[in-house]
Amino acid sequence: MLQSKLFGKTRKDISQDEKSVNAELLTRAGFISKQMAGVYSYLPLGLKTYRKVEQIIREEMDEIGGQEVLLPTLQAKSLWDQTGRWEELEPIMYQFTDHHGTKIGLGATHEEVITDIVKQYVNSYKDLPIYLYQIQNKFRDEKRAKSGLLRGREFVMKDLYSFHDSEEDLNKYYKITHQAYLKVFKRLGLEAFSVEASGGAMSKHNSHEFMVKTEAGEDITILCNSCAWAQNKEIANVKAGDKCPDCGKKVEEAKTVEAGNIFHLGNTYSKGMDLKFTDKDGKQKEVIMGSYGIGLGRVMGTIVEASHDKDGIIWTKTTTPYQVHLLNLAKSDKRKKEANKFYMSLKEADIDVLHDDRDISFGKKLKDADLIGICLQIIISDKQEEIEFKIRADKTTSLISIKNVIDEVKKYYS
RNA sequence: CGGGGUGUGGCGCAGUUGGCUAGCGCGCGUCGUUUGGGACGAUGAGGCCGGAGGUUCGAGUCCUCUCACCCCGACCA
Repeated sequence: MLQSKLFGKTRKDISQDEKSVNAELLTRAGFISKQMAGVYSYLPLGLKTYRKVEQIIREEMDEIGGQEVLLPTLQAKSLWDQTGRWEELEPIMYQFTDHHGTKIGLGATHEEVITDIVKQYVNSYKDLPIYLYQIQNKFRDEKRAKSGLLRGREFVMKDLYSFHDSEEDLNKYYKITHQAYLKVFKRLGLEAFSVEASGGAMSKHNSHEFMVKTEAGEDITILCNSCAWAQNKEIANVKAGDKCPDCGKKVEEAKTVEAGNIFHLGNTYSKGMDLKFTDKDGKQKEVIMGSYGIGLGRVMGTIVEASHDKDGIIWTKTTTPYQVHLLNLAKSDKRKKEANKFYMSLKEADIDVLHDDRDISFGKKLKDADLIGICLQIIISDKQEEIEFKIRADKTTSLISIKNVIDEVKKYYS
């Protein structure tokens, strides 16, 4: 991609109203644009990163047997009345009446819709288990949208729902998703850990949240640094300085962002919506459910919160919008031609590269590159025959010959 | 939803006790000189001051209402 053609510009300034680090950097770097409080557009650069996050999550969901679906956003009140949640979610759900006089809500979550569908296809224990997921917008009329991408009113979420013939089977799958979630966050380059949590309004059963430590976090986690024990402060019986229930060492408090969660739903929804199956013994039983969510925008925002410096964003290897940011400083026609040829050869080698071919000062190119945060910066100039191979994270630079670049890039990302 | 704050060219801001033609920086156009950490000079375009109403000879400045955004808190599948 030629940067001269890239839609969106970097900015030096942003309103002092914007206090959130992720919103400031992502806006200044041209990844997102705010439409209204808690509602953002993704610009070309932002969508590149978003797609990478999405693909990692999709692959891991497929890996544990998930099948992707796409559920509607418009949902009738009558559906929600089956579980009584139309009233329960009224404070947070966008609800309105259409021209036919039908009461409609924008999907704040999709348990009712998915359960209604599954009901149409499940009769026997032979039809179970079922794992369905989608990656789709959710709408929540948050009392206070804040922290940029961390708490929006319209946001994309991956939600997986599992349907089982027994608690035991759910427990088994719950553990599998738990592992899959850890893998997702690891692949994204986030240091996430799971904590025990209350199910909140979603579920009265146990659940886990996947937390990332950052000052921008809204949650407080009590955790043990000696072992893996951690609980959300909301449900913790111990406080900072107390002994860890598992290993006896002192526990501490940390601010965290909840990047994902998994819930035991049990029979809450199957009971309300009469989702039953015939078991081996010929008896009708309620389907046992679980649900598992990850907020994609929140993940992007969290990466920025967890990985940036005074100059800008530092993307992780798997979420960098482009693999290489080629900074073309050549002035002589000969060198310019070489730079273009070099750009083409990178593309031919299947390396995703953003080529800063703009006719602007070098200082601005470097500032922009640091702000945008692509993992590798490759600088080509008249100064020397070699190119500079620069790692954004620590700004270490090495001179290497052009013919070795492709190998070095592939090595870096392998 | 309670408390606090802010709305002025594309972006960031200034504008005193109301006063004349609404300023500055960035960005943008043109010309020239530049080119290794957001270059410089010249020149030019662009705003009716969030919106509505009111007070006044006169309102960006005062009053009322309203919309929006940000921060703290409460809330948070």
